Amino acid sequence: MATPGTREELEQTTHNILESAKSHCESRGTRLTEKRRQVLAGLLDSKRALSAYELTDYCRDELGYPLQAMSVYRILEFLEQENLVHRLNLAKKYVACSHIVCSHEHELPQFLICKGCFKVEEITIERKTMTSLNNSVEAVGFNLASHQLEFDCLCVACDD
Amino acid sequence: MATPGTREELEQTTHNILESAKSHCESRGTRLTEKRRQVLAGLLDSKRALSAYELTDYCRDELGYPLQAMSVYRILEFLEQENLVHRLNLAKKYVACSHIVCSHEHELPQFLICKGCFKVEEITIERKTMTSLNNSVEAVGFNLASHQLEFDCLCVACDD
DNA sequence: GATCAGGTGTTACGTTATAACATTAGCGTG
DNA sequence: CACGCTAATGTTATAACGTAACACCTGATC
Repeated sequence: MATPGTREELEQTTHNILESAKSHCESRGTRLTEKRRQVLAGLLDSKRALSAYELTDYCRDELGYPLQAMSVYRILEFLEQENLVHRLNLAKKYVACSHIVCSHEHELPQFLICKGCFKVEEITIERKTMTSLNNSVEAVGFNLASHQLEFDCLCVACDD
Repeated sequence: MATPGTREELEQTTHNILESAKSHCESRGTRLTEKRRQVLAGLLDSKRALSAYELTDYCRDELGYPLQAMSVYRILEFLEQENLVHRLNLAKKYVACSHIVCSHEHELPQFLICKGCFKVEEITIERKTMTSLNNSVEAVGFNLASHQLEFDCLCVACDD
């Protein structure tokens, strides 16, 4: 057996996250079927955002059976409803929630999406920054449709 | 002749904006051809964001001649280079810059896009808000790829 | 009027996403 | 177990957004 890492690292293995996801669904009366589990595993393993079609490729190449785009979209929709996956509108890709193992007791996340490699960071911006932004938006008669903002970024590795 | 409005309203007529756009191009050694002018006019008249394909419909229905999607995309690309049009990635639509008549001497705009009717407001958020956001982003090793942020919103009319 | 660049036309294709309907799997009830 | 219901998945077609590649035309310059 490989040398175990810190307690935190252990808890973040794909297997453990999938177990958390499974009990999360059971507690809500929904089912994390095998295919749903595999799509989620694909996102967890890739460690970056993937498009629905990239996930069909993943199933074909890594799991050895085909899962058509239509099915992937439906599964992603389910996983999003369960808060296990986030849809990134700017990148048109999907990413596993980084808080599956810890019961989703969090502030609303903001997403930093690297345009180069589609690595995604979830950050929480300061409350007063969010308030200030909200004020600017409401001042012109608009309301933010979502507080899960997305920002096009470049990570250090991709930023020449 | 219709009753003139305030000086500000007069200056914002589509015709005047198009004249400003034309001299803007001339001063840069580029040409605001008739088709480019008409695409820009379509965006100005609609007063909301339009997709490239909606602009081909506009040309067919309002101007009485076809302009294929490929041409529209090329024209939009040109207009964006000239800072006459902004491409909104979140909405996958395009909107006329609201500062054509005033020489583009501005802070970087942020875009509020109504998901219901695609009305767009350009706002400038406080400098310190932007700074704070930047700090949060850089703290995790990312950099904002653009400071022209886009926010999915609902305007008062569309927000039940 | 020859040449050259910029602008536009045309066709084809790639990517993202959803609609509509058929089929299968799981599960409770009589 | 058979039945019937609902959730899940399969299948096909198509819509919407976007770009590549190449042909042609037009207007300016020499």
